[in-house]
Parts: sequence; structure tokens; C-alpha cells
Amino acid sequence: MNLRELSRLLHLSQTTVSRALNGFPEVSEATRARVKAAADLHGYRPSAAARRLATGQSGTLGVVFPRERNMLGDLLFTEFLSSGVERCSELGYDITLAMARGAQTEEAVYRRAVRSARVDAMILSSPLVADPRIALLQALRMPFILHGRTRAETPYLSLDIDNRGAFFQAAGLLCDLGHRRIALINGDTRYYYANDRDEGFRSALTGKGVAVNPALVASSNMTESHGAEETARMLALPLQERPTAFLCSSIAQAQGVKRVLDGSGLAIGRDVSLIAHDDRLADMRAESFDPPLTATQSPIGAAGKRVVEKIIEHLREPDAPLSQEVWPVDLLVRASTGPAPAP
Amino acid sequence: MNLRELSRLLHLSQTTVSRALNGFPEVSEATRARVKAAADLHGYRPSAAARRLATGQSGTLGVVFPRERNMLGDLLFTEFLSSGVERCSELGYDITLAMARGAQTEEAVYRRAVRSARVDAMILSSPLVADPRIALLQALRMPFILHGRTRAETPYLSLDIDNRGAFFQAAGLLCDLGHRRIALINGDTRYYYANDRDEGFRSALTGKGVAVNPALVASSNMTESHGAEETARMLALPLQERPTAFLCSSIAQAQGVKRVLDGSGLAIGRDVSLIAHDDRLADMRAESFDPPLTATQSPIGAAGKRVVEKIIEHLREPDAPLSQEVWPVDLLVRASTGPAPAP
DNA sequence: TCCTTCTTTCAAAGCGCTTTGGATAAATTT
DNA sequence: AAATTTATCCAAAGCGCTTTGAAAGAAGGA
Repeated sequence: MNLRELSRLLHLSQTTVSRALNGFPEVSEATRARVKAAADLHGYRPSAAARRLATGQSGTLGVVFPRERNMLGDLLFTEFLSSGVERCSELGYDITLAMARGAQTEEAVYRRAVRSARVDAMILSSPLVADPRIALLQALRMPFILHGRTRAETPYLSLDIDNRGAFFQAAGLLCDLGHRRIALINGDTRYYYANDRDEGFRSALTGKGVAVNPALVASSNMTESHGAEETARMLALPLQERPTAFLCSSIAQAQGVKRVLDGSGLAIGRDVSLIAHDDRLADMRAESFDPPLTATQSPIGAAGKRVVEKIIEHLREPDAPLSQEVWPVDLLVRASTGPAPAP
Repeated sequence: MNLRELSRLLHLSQTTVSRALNGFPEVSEATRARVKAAADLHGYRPSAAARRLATGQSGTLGVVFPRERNMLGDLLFTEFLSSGVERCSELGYDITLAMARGAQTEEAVYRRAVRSARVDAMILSSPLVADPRIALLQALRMPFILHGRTRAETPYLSLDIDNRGAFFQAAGLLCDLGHRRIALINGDTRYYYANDRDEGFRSALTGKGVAVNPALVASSNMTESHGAEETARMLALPLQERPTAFLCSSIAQAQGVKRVLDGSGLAIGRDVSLIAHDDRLADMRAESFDPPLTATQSPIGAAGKRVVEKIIEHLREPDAPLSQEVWPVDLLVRASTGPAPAP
């Protein structure tokens, strides 16, 4: 069933039917209802290809797989992506994926996408502290939204959570509880989010007059094993340097920390405090941690949806100012934190 | 730069240029070369939308997020998907994603995809033992390929690994090493792959005259914690029931098994043997397990690529017979297996 | 030389939608 | 009653590609 058939069926022109369906004001409500009913009845779906050709819009958003590809990175990305896809289909858009791996450089992927006009906009994630993709896409005049932030001269559309504030708050809480030797198990600080968390952590400690011991700051990736390794290393320090509190960038890392603490007979919440950032992944709940985990939380799925909404809004109104949306992050205090043990 | 402009530039018709570019035989090699050079020079890329409208093909494959969404499921799917995307772009196809979650049933997703002609074919993964999607897509006349297998009356295109054979072989090895109390930590047996592995396991044991103890067979999901929990449960059994060997469906599960065995002071490879299936995920290598893990291995990334190739071949030649490709699985013996300890 | 067969190229007709620039009928104003 | 506005609807022109059916030119055979 196509437009022409439908319009003949209704004894209307294609124009009117098209306008009725697309909500144009110059068609009466009576005919609009009649048209919609008939369309439903006959299961009419406009051809995406024809619409694309006519409008010059592809109705498609592009997502490039992030370069960060460790286990937790994958999980976060999958949750982000699947939520984005869900919202996308509600809004009548498609998502197509591209990969930069092997011979194909990331730049080539973007250029190709732009030239073949396959996507209306791109969604970027996992930005570096200063990410070259921003300038590239701006030069190519390809609309995009960044999940995260980065250093850039020109404004761009983005959505991020307040990583700095979250870790500032969490580290502040640990200080207030009397902890003086606080460890930070972070992600790779070449990424903006990890750098941001690092800054929040440091500025909280400095603000509270607590020294930052470089030996207690670790950053690589978001896995359980990284958490475990670094904890083991820190517990091997001389007694007066050993941390009494850990701040982790992910629950996976916290699991590693816990594994080593458990092995050393240290009780979480009593001997040692533990806070982690909680992205609300289905299989890693802070509240079912043992003990329940104090956490800075922000659902990454919600970010996936909002990113899609924002970029589609931008496509509909390209001249609206490019906003940098930043979500506050809640700090939920549970049983994994407590006052610093007496020295 | 579009076809008309390019053809005028070359003083040729659009027909000739189109045919030259698409490799039709009725254009001379001389003009083809001339056309290709000019196209390259001016950076001509055919409009995907126009081509789609003209050919009725979308040049796009659809992937529906699998219903199985636990942590390891996500990792496997991501690796499968990203490899598929990579191969896809080499072959000039796109991949778009769809989600069945919340209000949208999976069936609705497929129906919508078919009616709006957005995709030429679909890629299915994580099939159940008897998966209703097969009949649905056949009824909708939507070409598809299944990663895995399922019970179905009619032939369909698929690619799978020999899960049954792999677990038959692995369990057989354990029997041959003298083990008589062998545990199986499996995935959810509602899924075909897990069911297949279960069958391979059972038939190996039966064939070697070894009894299958239902208390030593566990199946839920592919996570570390499931492996750990089940191991703890089995180690709590009376001594004469306690397993001397574990066969796991994933390295993640094996990590959980190892955690509990380590905690009980049992040495892997000496006191207890351990085998797992290895999907060759980047961050979970059987060879860097401690001790190096005996494993049935088959790279899931390679499957992702092959699935894409197969379905595209099928689109090019729709009348060729629908093949069920099954890959053999290697059993690599490393240090985690050894003779059963004396009773 | 004329007729036939390839080879090479082309004009034009879609594919199914959106959108421009009217046209017609009804309502309102003068 | 004529002139103007408003509310509906329409015919037709693209969007950029593929493909059909034909024509022109070159080559070969008689």
C-alpha cells in the first residue's frame, strides 16, 4: 500500500493525504481523521527511502563504536546504546552503527558517513580530555551530540553528568567522616569523565585540608581486576600510608576492592569505607552489594534516551543555541561508609 | 556532486555512468576507467536514499537486541555485533538496531521493520530451543539469518558452532582423565546453545559409563557470580558427591568457580580440573587464566563477520539453498585439567 | 556494397514521497 | 452584489538513482 493507492482509495490527492498524515494545518480535522483511519486500516507505512529522497533527511542517527573497549566499557556502551535505540524508535528514527577498527580510521568513518548522506547526525561517546572528533565533525558540518564533555574552542551539543561534582561530594563525605588516607580507583584519565572525577576528588581533599597521596590514586580501566590489583598494592603500603577509604569509578572496580579487602579480613563499612559510582547497570546494583554500597548514582540508560531526544530536537531546530546539558548526580549513603577507624 | 552532474561533466548519459560505476558488462573498459577516475576526483558518492528508492533494496541489515541481557550476554553480543558491523561496512551495507523492550513487543518490531521496508534482512541471535521468531519472519517473508540454531519445521539460514560436540569432547576428556564426579555450570537451558551443551555433556558421560548427578548440573546465566554460587553449593555436598571436575559455559563462570576453589584451598589442575568454553573475548583470555585454562574455543567475532557475509550472499542469490553452517570447536588442553585425584 | 551482428551509448520512465504554486468553494467584508 | 479573505484540496514538479527499450556506430560476412 503506497501513498497513491491510499489517496485513490480515499478519492483525495496525494498531497492532502500526505499532509493529513504529517500533521499539516491546511487539512481539515474531518479529512485528517478519515485519512488516518484508512491508513491504519490498510496498514499503510510510508516508504523510508522515498521520504528520505524527497526530504533529503535520512531519519537515521549514526553511532560510532567507542574506542574504549574493555569489559565495563562495553557494558556501559551497550546499556547507553540500547536505551538510545529504544527512544529512537519511539521518535521514528533509526540508529545505524559504524566501527573504526583495523584499516579504517575513525576519521574515514565520519567522512564516509557524511558524503553518502546516510545519517542526519552522529552520537559520540567516550570523549578524550581534548577530543579531535569535535573539530572534525564541525568542519564536515555534520550535526552531532557528545555524550560527555571535552575541551573545545567552539560550542557544541552535549549531555554529561556532573562527574566532578559527584566525586567532590563523595570525597567530601569521606573527609567529613574523618578519613585522611583516601584512595581513588579511577578510569583512564585520558578520558574526560575520569579526569573530571580526578579533579573533583582532589579539590574536595584540598578543600578539607586532606593531603592527596599519589600512591593512593590509580587510574586505568573500569574492571574488577584493576580494582583488586590496586587495592592489593595499596594494602601492601606501610601501615601509616594505608588507605581507610576507597572511592571507585565503577561498581565493577568496587567488587575488586571488596574481594581483596575480604581476603585481608577488613570489614567494609567498619574498618574501611567504600564508595563507587553507580551507572545503574541491571546486573550491578549498589544496593545489593554486601554491604549495600554508598554510591554516586546516575542511570546511563536515561542519558542514552536524552541524548537521542536532544539531537533530534536539534535537527528539527538547527538554529537553536547548542546547549551543554549537565545532570547533577545523587550521593546515596548506604552501609559501606562509616567513620574512620581510630588510628 | 550527483549522477547527472557527473555525467554531464563526462559528456556521457546517466545510464552509462551508472553502469560503469556498478560494474555492468555493457560498458567498455576505457569509459569505465574514465568514469571511475572522474568519480574519484570529484568525490562522487551515490545517494543511498535514491538508490534505495530505485532498487527497492535498503542496503541495510537489521539487528534486534537479544532478550538475554545479563552482563556476559551483553559482552558477547557487543563483540558479535561490532565484528558484524565491521564486515558490513566492508561490504557496503549498514546495520540498524532495533529494540524490543517495554511496550513494544518483539513481534511488533519485526512487523514494523518489514512494512516500512527499512531493512533487507534481519540478524537474529540468542535463539530459544524452539524459537517463534523463525516462523514469524518466514510468514512475513523477511529474509533472515540466525546466529545459533533452533527447532523448526522449515529450513532457514543459520550459522552456529558445534556446542554439542564441544561439550561432548570436553566432558569426554574429563572422563578419560578418570573423573567420575563432573559438574556442569551451564547457561540458561531455555536457550538452544545451552541445551545443546547440556546434551553433549550428558551423552559423553553416558557413553563413558559415568553417571550424571543432577545436583552437579547448574544452569542460569553466564556470570562470575553464578559460577561462584554453584561451586560453593557443590563443595558443600557430602565428600563422596563433591565434583572433581567442572565444565563451564564461559570463562566468566570459570572465574567464579576459581574464586571459590581458591578460597577452599583446592588447586586447579591438581585437586580439581576445570574446562570452560572460550568465546575469545578480548578481556577474558583462557591462556592468561591462572592456571592456563583448558578450553573449547571459537571466536564469536568471526561468527559475527560470517553471519553478515552469509546473509548478504543470500540477498544476492535468494534462490540458493538455505544452508545451516556449523563450525567445529577446538578443544585446547592447558594446565587447568589433570588426572582425577585418587579417591 | 549491403545486410547482419555486436558493442557502446542514450532518452525516458519509473521508484514513492514532499512541496510549490495554484484552483475551487465557502465565508466574510465592503 | 461584488470584492476579498479563508479554508480545502489538487496537479505537477522534483529528489537522484536504476533500468528498459532503442538507436547509433563499428565490425564482419556475403
